[in-house]
Amino acid sequence: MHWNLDQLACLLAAAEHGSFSAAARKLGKAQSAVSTAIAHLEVDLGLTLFERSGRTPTLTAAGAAMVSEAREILRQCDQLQGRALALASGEEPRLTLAVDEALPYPPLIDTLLALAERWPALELSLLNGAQAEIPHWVDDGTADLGVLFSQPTLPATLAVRQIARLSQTVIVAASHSLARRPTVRLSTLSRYRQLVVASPLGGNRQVRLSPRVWQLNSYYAIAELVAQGIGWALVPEHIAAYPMYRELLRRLTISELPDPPSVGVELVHRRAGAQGPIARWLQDELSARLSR
Amino acid sequence: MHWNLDQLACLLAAAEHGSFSAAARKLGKAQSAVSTAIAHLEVDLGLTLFERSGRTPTLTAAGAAMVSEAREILRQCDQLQGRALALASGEEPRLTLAVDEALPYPPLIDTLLALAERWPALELSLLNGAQAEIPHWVDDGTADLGVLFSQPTLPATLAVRQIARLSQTVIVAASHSLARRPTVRLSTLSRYRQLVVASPLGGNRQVRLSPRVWQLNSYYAIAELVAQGIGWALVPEHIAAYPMYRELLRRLTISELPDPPSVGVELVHRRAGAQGPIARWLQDELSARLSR
DNA sequence: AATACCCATCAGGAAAGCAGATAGCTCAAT
DNA sequence: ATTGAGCTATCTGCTTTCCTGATGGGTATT
Repeated sequence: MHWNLDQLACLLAAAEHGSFSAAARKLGKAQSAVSTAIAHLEVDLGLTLFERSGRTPTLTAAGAAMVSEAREILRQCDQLQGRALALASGEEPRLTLAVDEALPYPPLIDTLLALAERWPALELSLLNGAQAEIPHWVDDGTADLGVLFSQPTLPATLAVRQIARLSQTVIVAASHSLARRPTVRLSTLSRYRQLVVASPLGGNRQVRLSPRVWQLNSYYAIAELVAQGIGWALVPEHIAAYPMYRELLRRLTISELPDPPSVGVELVHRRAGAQGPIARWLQDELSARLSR
Repeated sequence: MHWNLDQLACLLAAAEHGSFSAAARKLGKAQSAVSTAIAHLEVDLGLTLFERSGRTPTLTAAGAAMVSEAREILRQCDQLQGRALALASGEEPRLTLAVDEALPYPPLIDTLLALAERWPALELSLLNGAQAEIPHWVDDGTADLGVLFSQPTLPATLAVRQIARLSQTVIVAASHSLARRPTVRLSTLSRYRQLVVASPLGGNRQVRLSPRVWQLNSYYAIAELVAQGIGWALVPEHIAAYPMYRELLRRLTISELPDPPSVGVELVHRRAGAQGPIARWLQDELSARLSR
């Protein structure tokens, strides 16, 4: 393989302009350069690319086949060059996104679809985690960007930005004795076991209404146990509406709290790490789609 | 774009072998050549491809992105080289196949599928024609290979090879008075209009059993008119079985001809034109599949 | 026949690429 | 701490490639 990209470019230009001279003018070279380039290419490939009987050379069938191969190669070279330019201007070659597994999926999926379309060559890693794992991954560099539920404390190295609030609801098993009443008082509720999200890493600032509390690091685990009748919990609406549990759960209205406290959704990234254009776009997009 | 394929090859080798020295050994070059090649590539792309702090260089994230782009380009270059080799050895860059539209489709389609898989880069043209058009197209160079029903006369410049025989049947409209009898005599048949294939170009050697004859150049047109009750015809089995007509047609048995004459299927190509490997393969494949 | 345009080839000079040598670095083993 | 193996960057001189501009010969149009 002794030929090079310049020779392919000559071939393409000659095929497109119909003559070596015109190709040379287009390429800003001397005619002799194009002529010898194509002659060498023909020797290297062992093919006659142009029929030179007439006034202007005409592509042979083999030449046409080589032109389409060459065109594809040069297109890919342009692509490499473009990619290099984008990377040089700070665009991320890869990105790791950490999201809390209990976030509503549709806006995340939509965002990722838009991301794939806009930056087809980006290498993405998506980490699903529970609660305090998210800021931890971002902090230690495992992830570049994190989306999580509001945490009581976060490492000081992280920049936080609240992007949405999700309304919550109190759930209990359909089979639970509490489920029989449409409205309950706080004092009634506090007699039963409450399940709250918390993790050994971060603290917990979720509202505690009952002295009898179990802590779990996943809303799904909470919903699962609540469905089994082990207690009640305050969870985001979309968790209560999750198809797998919906039949097994009932929502409670609390007389003192007709609108239970909402939970915030936050975006975090390292203060130190420079944000590339894709990360910035992703933040805006996630923010827009999650807050709708 | 000042970089070249050698530099991309150096990048790939260095990334794969973990050091410039190892890459140089693999490429059969001096270490300094690889070192400068990659240094120039970095300048041209405006990127740092390797982190050189440690004992051996390690790819940066941007470098990894460039490696995957470069790998694709070099793969395509190999492909071009391979294609050139095949073309130089006589493989056809493009092929035009002319087939009679009345041939049974499934074996043709199967052959074309196998062709597409085996020679993905081949440019194919498929011409559907009726009767004498096929040898005409092959003769004048419009097509390279033709598949047709036996013709009485063919240009002497063509090489012919019979590859199959298709059994035929006598058809008549379901509404036709002949359709009421399971078996008819030749003398009865000759009182009705017979439709035969023929074309102004070639003559006609199809069996004429009736003095009242219409000539058409397409079996489909014949089946259509027979279905309308305009007469009877001798056609290949698969035409009689064609879904669009099947309900409208009846088959007749002729007492003197319990097995009506079959019709041959032939392959033609120019004697002069050199047959490439794909054309030869195609002939064998068509022959095998049509004669099954 | 004249003109305009094209191609291949040649010679000389510029540019790029390469091998080999060398100096400085990192890492691991002693 | 020292030594040694292995690595990279850089320099020098040489070779090869590449380019331009000129020239001769071919083809189609006027």
